[in-house]
Amino acid sequence: MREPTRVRTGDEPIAEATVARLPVYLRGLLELADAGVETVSSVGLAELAGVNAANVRKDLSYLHAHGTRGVGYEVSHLVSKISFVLGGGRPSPVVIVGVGNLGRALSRYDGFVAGGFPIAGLVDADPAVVGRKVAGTVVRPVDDLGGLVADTGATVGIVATPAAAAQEAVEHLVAAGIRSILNFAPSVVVVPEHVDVRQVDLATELQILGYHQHRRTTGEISRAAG
Amino acid sequence: MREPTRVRTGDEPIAEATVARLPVYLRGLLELADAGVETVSSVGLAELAGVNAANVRKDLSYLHAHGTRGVGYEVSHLVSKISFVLGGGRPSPVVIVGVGNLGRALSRYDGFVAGGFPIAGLVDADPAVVGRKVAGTVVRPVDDLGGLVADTGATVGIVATPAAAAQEAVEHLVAAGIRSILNFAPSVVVVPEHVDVRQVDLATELQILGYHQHRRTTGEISRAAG
DNA sequence: GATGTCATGTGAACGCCTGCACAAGCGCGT
DNA sequence: ACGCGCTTGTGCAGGCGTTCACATGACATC
Repeated sequence: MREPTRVRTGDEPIAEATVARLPVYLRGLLELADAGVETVSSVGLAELAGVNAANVRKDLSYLHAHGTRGVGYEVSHLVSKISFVLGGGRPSPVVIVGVGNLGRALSRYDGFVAGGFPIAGLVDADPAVVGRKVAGTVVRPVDDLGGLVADTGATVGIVATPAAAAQEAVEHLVAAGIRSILNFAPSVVVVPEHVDVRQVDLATELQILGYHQHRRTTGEISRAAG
Repeated sequence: MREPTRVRTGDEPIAEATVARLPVYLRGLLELADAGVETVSSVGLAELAGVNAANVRKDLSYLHAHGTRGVGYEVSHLVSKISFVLGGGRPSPVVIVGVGNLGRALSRYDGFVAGGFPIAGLVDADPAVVGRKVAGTVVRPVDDLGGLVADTGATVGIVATPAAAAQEAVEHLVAAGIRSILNFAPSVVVVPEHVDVRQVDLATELQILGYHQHRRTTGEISRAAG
């Protein structure tokens, strides 16, 4: 029951689980390309990405990234297909809100530019920080966000503030026109429908690890007792 | 119709999706407790966590954290139940491998201690960094990992090295007896069966955001054209 | 040109997760 | 003592994701 007039651009939505694997494939493929490898099988790519080979094939079929039976997939072809799906090939400038420990570390992270996410600017609410230079960029006040986004064409916002300030930071980003947000603050933020937020939460990850660890050790105890 | 010889310790495995939500519930519950709130309904907790209320109830039923019909759940009871499931109540000391930008930022992160994850030590492979003091802790060589883990009882390892060094770092951690690893390096690492690795990858997250952004904008274009 | 080998592409089954909808149960007010 | 309103606990159905297994098809060798 979709719309009858199906567009021929790669418009069909790709399963979320597949999207989450594409960057991993891309990383592996770029390594292969660097090493001069020209074709790769689904099994080879699966090993690089740490997933099942059938899964790789199904994922790639969603991209219409066809391979050659008996041979495999052409590395360069996969690279361009995946790169296109993950952002259209254009770089996506990033603004970082919050220049504390984490914000500074992120602003110095080399992988940004290499990955197509150049840093468009840094912003902080603390007047004591504004004006200081971090990683070659001058920190600007939060009020400049709108202008910053307009000038640089930034499309992604990173929230690296304390939890208490995260919601406000997000609202500033949204007001400035940002619709893709990566939130490092340990805080659930609410956003309008058209805005996409991904949560990266250190404490949560550690606690999930803690659950498994706890389960392993109590399992061992009850095994020894039983 | 349960199995006849079920142990009375909370030994039944909890669904992975549920485990991933528990830390979020816990955060909200601690806020409520701080505010002096004593009971909370599934609807209230659902709003705090940004999930569906029925989902909350089902999650809590897995923990045997029963509420009172017509009233809700007792906040302090939920806090202790969830805390126990996520690590047994004991703190889990953390060792950090790799004291670059990210490693330094992590070692200064306050949330560690507060969340029950005190920093047991810092380790780096670079002799130029070893011996320097970071966030009040002296950086030690990788060879000290075994002793460090034995002395401090560390149970969690954090890999904050460049991608190329991640696999080696993980192997050192495993050799030192660590079985829970959080990997910040953009690299797929292989580990023995009994070791648990969680991946936190900035570039991947940004690329996933990029996909949705790209989809939104091309969707708009095709809508305008069609 | 035939044949064997190899890897893709996909149908189908299974399990996990989510959310609805409703019965069961508790407490309070009268 | 009784009924009303509120909230929990859960059966069920739908959807998503993963994996197996196999048919399909390409390439190379003889």
